[in-house]
Amino acid sequence: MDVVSQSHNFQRDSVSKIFGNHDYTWLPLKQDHESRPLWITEDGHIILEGFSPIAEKAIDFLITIAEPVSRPSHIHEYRLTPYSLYAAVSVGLETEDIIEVLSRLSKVPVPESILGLIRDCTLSYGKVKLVLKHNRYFVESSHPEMLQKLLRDQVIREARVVGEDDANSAGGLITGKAPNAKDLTIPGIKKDVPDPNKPANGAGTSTQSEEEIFAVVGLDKDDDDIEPDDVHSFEIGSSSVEIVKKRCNELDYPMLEEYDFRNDTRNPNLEMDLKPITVIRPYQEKSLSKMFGNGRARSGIIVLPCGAGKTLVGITAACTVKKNTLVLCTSSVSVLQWKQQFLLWSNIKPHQIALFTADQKEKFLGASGIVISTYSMVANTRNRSHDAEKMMKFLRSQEWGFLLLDEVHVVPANMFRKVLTTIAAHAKLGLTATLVREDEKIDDLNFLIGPKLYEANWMDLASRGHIANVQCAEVWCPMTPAFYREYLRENSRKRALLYVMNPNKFQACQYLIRYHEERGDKIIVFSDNVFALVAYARKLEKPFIYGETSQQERVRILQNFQHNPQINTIFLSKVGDTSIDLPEATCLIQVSSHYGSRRQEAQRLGRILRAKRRNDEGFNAFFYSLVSKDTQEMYYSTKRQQFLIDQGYAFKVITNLDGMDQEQDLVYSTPAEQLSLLQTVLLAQESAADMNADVEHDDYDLTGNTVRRTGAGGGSILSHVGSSVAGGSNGAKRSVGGLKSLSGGDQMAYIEYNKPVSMKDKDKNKDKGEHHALFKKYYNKK
DNA sequence: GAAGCTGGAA
DNA sequence: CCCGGTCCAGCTTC
Repeated sequence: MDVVSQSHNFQRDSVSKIFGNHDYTWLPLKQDHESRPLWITEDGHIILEGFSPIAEKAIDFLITIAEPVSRPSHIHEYRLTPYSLYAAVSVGLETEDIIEVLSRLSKVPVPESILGLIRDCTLSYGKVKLVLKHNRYFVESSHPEMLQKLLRDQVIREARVVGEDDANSAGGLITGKAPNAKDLTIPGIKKDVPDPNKPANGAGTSTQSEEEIFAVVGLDKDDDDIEPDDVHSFEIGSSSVEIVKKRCNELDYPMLEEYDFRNDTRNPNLEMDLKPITVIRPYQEKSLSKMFGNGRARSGIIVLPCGAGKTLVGITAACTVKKNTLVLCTSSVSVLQWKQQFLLWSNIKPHQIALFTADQKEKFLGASGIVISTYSMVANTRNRSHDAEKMMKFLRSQEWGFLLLDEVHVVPANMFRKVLTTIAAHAKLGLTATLVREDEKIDDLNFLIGPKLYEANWMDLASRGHIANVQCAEVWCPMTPAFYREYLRENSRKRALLYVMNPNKFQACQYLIRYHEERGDKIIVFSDNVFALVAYARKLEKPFIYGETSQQERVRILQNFQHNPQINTIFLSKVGDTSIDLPEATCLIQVSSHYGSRRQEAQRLGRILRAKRRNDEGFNAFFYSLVSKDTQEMYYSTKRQQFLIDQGYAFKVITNLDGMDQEQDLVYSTPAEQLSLLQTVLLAQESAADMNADVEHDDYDLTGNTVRRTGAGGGSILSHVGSSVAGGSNGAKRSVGGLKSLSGGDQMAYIEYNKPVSMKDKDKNKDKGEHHALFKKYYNKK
């Protein structure tokens, strides 16, 4: 691993803030603090030494009880919150376990305030459960006094349904036995394979003292030996479930939702299992064990990076529950993919899977099956077609064993959250790669669905080879003087276009494409701005896909990209963010992305996480963000990167692409061409048709994209530009410096850190790529 | 299969 | 502080 990349994370709001603003030197260190990997502050921040020999196990523990804030290479930051403790309890940890392990791991005594927080939260959280039995909802707890307390609340009391069988039972509550996990098997997990988190005796690097420290973190492991607790419950009306859940949250007694699917005889079983050859990975198993740890299906959310097999986790969960399952996706493309994946990994028969979209409104044959649909289909409040209405009746009448929510970060949206009240489901599992939104609604998922059951660390999966190693870079492209002058003058809308169309960025993009095509990479270029997308793609003679591109056209371009060795670069608008099943790529260049969406940035990076390792050292995928210097783009770019930085990715700032100034045939290299481009940009978007006005009047079309061009369109723009230039009214005669001359390169130390390796089958005629480091040094961003 | 609409994201 | 202005998706209707 590269030393440079480790030491220069931009820490921004993360670790640095803790150390920067506070003095914790007064905290009394324990005698043997060196062998203990973490600090705890009195406001709930936990700092972990990532290089500690027992860091890996400490991380397992920390992600269970705390919220990961930032996880760069050496120092990780976590935070204890009521929600995180709630989640910890929900996967089976108990108050004293948490305090015990925390105390052992900490270099300093756990502050009283933290002990108080842990006790407060864990005592009430997770002790009350919402259980759906025989189509009736029960509030259940092994602590009858808690139920009595809840019943003193008027809202909850009014929601209660009192049946005949309650009258005789003690305290008006129903009493039964809790199930345990004894005979539950999660498919895909080989029973005789030892749990990788608890190495066999003598094997591995673990020492006796480590085993001691983690002895109590066995989660549900020992539940088998314990007599099941008595549980008490009262019934609430199904129409009041939402109100009661909300009320319990406000009272600080949030209800866990669990599904005792093995004792559900009312709903027919769905015979399906993973195929024998399907084996799931350790982290997938770990996330599933959090869900099924006590023998029931807990509702909650599992967070795994793209390319890490979220779908298989969902399918395995469905195969464990073995009940009617409803899968909801964001697009019809993913609906088809989910069906494919079900058929690929499990032995379910095609006729047991029904699709419900605008195009297909099927029902499954037989008593049980799987329905796959979209959020907008189920959440739709407007007119429905006849078939859709019939299908919705069916969906509403069903008691669903399992509701699988793909891309669950969309669920808090006003319309989409309605699916949770429309569909009666015993267990809900949300899957996402990026549990962030730019609004404040993400916390709603805690009561809409349930706690976060598991979150994988991207860097960790990368180092184990499950996802690609990605090298991230932010390339600073200075604005040409002419562009910058217009930038300062124009309104914000035009500004965005100016910094995207900046000739220096254009050239950097062209250069990077050339460089990586020579390496044998498959490259995706993202541009949110459609005008720029079309302009770039045409100028650089690459195929492009955006909203208006038809489905067939998309498939054709993507297949060419995947299989045709001549097509190694495609341009995508934000269609590529969610709705396209992208083939594997190894290099990603972001040209325009001017809003500060952390999720989009992470989602895009996810597009290259499937890249295969091609050599033993170095990186196997590249992610570039091209940013015009001294523009608003810099601000957005910083914001966007925060999610990935918190995952431990290090963005290097490159102000000079080495070798670019010697590169021949770069576009827009003469002042005249740049001026012409500037004029085109300034005239753009005055009408919708201009989008198709070709910057260079270039008819080249690699993909057969049908270009809407109304005869005069492109030409008229160009002639206008021409006349304007001839008139010289703008006085834009300044010569434009290259990337290097404007880059402020004299402030930088140059470091060669990555020697590129050509993987191209045919010999390259130029060997420049072999001998020049691509990256130059970045400098401190303070 | 295009148009009209609504909704999501930021 | 909220709200854009834009792109994209879905569904329905014609």
